[in-house]
Amino acid sequence: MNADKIPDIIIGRLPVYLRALQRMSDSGMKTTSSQELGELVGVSAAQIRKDVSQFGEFGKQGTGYSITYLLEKLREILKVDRIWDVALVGAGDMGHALAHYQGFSNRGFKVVMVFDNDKSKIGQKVGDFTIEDTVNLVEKIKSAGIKIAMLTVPASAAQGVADKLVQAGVKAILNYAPISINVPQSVKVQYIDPSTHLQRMTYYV
Amino acid sequence: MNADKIPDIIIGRLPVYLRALQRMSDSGMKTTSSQELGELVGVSAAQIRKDVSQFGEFGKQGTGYSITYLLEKLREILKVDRIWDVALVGAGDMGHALAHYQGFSNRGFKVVMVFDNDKSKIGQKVGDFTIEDTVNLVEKIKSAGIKIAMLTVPASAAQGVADKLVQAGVKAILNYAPISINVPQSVKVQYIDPSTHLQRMTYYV
DNA sequence: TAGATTGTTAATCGATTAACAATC
DNA sequence: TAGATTGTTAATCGATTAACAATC
Repeated sequence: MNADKIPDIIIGRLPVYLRALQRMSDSGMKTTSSQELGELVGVSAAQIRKDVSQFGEFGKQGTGYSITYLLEKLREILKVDRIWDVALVGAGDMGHALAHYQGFSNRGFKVVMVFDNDKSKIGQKVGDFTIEDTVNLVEKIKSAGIKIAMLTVPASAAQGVADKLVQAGVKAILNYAPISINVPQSVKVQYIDPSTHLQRMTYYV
Repeated sequence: MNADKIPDIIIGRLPVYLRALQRMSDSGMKTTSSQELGELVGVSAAQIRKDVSQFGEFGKQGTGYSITYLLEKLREILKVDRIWDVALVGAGDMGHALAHYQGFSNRGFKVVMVFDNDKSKIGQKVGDFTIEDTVNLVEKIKSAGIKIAMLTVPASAAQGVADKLVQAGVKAILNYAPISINVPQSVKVQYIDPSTHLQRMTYYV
């Protein structure tokens, strides 16, 4: 156990472990080892043990880890032992796909608001949501206490919207716009840009 | 200049530099410095210089980097000084969004085929593409010489499709399915899973 | 008990930063 | 020329791996 600051790189791997454990659990497995989990997610057994042991002693010598118990602990650590409301800004193709996405609910998230600044889209339905005007974004997000947002607007609009999200009290932004955004240190950003991801592989092809 | 093996972590940052330089160029800028580029993308000036200098001496003391020249060099290094044909497997919401995505063409990629195994989807149109049967995937991809694929199928189908892609000669897979896949070392995989990305941030909120 | 596997330490390996001579 | 900024070296910092005592 270690109360010091946990490196980002370790936090980054935990969701991958969590996802694999969820699948193991769904398939009826009860226990696993660092060896087995490591092979499944592509990291060394030593690293699995080191990462997990930052937060406590969750395994048993000789038998490994109880999948249910480790799942519970990882969910607590990552704070996804609850459902986070998420705001979606940008109702284009990607926004629609995310609004319809079925993979959030059992992973700790729920889209609850969709915004766009296009007058022709405002008032339209996306799945269960009515598209709201970005003009009201700060007020709506603030009063709903939403801390997480996904950004699917064009690159040219991204920084402006990000500034509003910060102003509204959002602390985590999943940015699909193909541009780096500047936010205060207290706000986390993750980037998803398919072209960038593809360009990380072409070098090796 | 250094002919040794370049670390993955450096290759991973180059597309981000490339993207920022493209924007600088679009806005009419002619030169930049490691300082300026670093602030824009959120890394130290020293790191920008170190990363870029792995591949040659692209800057000039006193004046910095010519944006056009550095763009050209980075595109060469990453092999995106050309257009790569990309196959898309899985014609759900995410597949549709990617098939319509406008952000590939000026970044080195072009979707040219869409596959699904759902009989009710096969033959339907997605943008300019007719959805083809996954049964023909190996043959079609192999004969077209396609080396890059995007995977937007359910987690349960992902490993099976990945195996077929490998068999077809694909060397780079952008995996949107929420599961780790196993492929030979010679095949690169990048993961995009919105829930995983969100879970990397909740710890800090 | 014997076998298996953890948690942890120490050693190794790799990445980042600071600093500065070179030079545009 | 004087000022600015690169490319690179050495120092620092951090992450990964190997190994093994502890113990289920």
